[in-house]
Amino acid sequence: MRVSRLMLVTLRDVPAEAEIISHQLLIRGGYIRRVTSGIYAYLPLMWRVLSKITAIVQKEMDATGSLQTLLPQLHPSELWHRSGRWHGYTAGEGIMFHLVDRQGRELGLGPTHEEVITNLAGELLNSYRQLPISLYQIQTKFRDEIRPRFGLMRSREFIMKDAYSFHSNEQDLQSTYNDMNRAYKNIFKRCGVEAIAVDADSGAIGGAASQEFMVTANSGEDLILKSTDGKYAANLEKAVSIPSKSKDLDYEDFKLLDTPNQSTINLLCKEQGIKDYQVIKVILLIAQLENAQKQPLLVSIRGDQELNEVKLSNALFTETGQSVISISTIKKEDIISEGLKPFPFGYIGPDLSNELLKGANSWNQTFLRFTDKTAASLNKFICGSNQLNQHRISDWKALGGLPKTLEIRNAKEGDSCLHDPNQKLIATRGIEVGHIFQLGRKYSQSLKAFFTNEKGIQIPFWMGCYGIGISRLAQAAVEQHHDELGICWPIQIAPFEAIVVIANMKDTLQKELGEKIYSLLKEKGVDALIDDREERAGVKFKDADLIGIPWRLVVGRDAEKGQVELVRRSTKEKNLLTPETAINKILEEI
RNA sequence: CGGGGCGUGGCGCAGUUUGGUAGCGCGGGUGCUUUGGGAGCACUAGGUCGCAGGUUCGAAUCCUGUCGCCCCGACCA
Repeated sequence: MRVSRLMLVTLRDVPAEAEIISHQLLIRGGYIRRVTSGIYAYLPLMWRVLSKITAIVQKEMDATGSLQTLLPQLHPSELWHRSGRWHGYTAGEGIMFHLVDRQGRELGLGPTHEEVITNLAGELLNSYRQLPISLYQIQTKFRDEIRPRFGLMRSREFIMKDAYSFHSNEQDLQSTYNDMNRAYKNIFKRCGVEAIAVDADSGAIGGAASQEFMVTANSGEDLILKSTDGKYAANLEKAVSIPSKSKDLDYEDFKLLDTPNQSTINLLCKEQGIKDYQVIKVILLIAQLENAQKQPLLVSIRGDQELNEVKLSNALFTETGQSVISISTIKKEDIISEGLKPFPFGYIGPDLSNELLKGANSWNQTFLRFTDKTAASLNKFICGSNQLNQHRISDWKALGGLPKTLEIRNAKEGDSCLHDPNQKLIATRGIEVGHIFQLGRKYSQSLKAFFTNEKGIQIPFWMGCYGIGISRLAQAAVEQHHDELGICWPIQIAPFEAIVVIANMKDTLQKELGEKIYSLLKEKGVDALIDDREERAGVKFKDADLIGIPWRLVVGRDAEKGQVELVRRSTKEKNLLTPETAINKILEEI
């Protein structure tokens, strides 16, 4: 391909819309253009990158025996009603774009394809003899993200590889899950990105295994905790640890303490000369449940710990059998709008009376009470007295016993690991580029996708699902591979492997030699680009660096001595070589 | 949705406080010079100042409404 014919439009200034480096470089390098919020055009260079990633993904998926398909993007609402997800995905902050067609039929634009594929499997797979089956597709997905951002990192229209597997039993599902795990590791390695697998939350479905693949990058939206020995890594949502030690309070007696203006843990500890891990912090939240109930929650946790809302929400599902639509902390305004008397915020204890909820406009009138293990294991502690300006020294017995005890705190950096207490957790940030999941039978049950097993009984499939964000992965690669001059694509996914730069187009010798080298490279199967523009050399160098082609062959002033300059983009290493040697060097390296 | 910010030639911005009829840099076009790290000079094209009302002799600037975009939080590949 010739740069003069490539519709290459590079930008010198950083576009105002882009915040993170990968987003900036992709726009500046002429890879993408924003069409509207969260929706991007993939320009020709980008399409080549995406195609290369796609090819790698296809090879690895095919190798696992998965079959490529292409499913519709418009889904009938009926299927989503059957799985019970229509409401959750369209109402309120639901992420599914949906519409009504001219016949009045309701349709949704697919954010994911469990419904469609499970329904198909139910129609096509009737016997255990046909199983296992794994299907995948690479296609545009639509999600009306609450807040699209960072270019392709979180867009409303994006390219995703999604795969679904169907099994006659759980062991078989686990075996395919493990195959996928391996395939994913191969995929990221072959794409030249460093990705780590972390334990992830498996949501309200409960129980099933789930792993996320994270490209490590400071701009990542996810916080990952990993052990120093590399044996454990998990998303913050899921991460577990041994909490730091506490120490019992020295005070002898249970008593009330006057603590005016000590409504925060910090102030209280400072004034009372105690440590935050000797205090019980009480957090009030309101949970919106699937059945439209609004359930007040009272959570007790040790003062130095943070509540993990994902863990809480899972606990709530187990407790109520209802999936949780949202959880938010209770604020003074909420109390007022519920028509309740003021709560003693800053001085609330685990035994706060349900009386306070009496007459609430829309809330349930009893608190669901949970205690984190860290709080439950304190023998003597300070907590709020449920009256303003007073705390008290107490134990659980004095409070009328322990509420339900669970693990609902965030693990944090510096905590000891469960698998080896000598190992500490360290925090890094990551971009989630892949997620594999043992779904179990949730969808096959709700959509009545059954097969007949060896015993002649109709049972629902065991299912797994496996996603990779193709367009996100492309940008994540840039986030991981760039320098001050521009992108440094891993060669496996670079839009071109080599670029021939003719320094001076008016010099016939250079021009002819450049063209010759370009032809030779193509003959040898190298994905080559030639910069044949009537531009000054400096401009061409800047552009080549910006768009990040791994190898650059400069045909310039040394052409008359029969030499060209070979530059490796990633290291800026330069060598003057004969054209033949330079071409051979490139062939060796790719 | 809550909080913050911004809409002015293709891109990045100034001008808005204090109303007087639009400017800078980059980019585009033409010509000459230059030619290995985003060249120089000259000429040139390109804007109903997001949109709609209003105030005023006069609005990019003041008022009202509306649309769009970006950042922080809840969501996820």
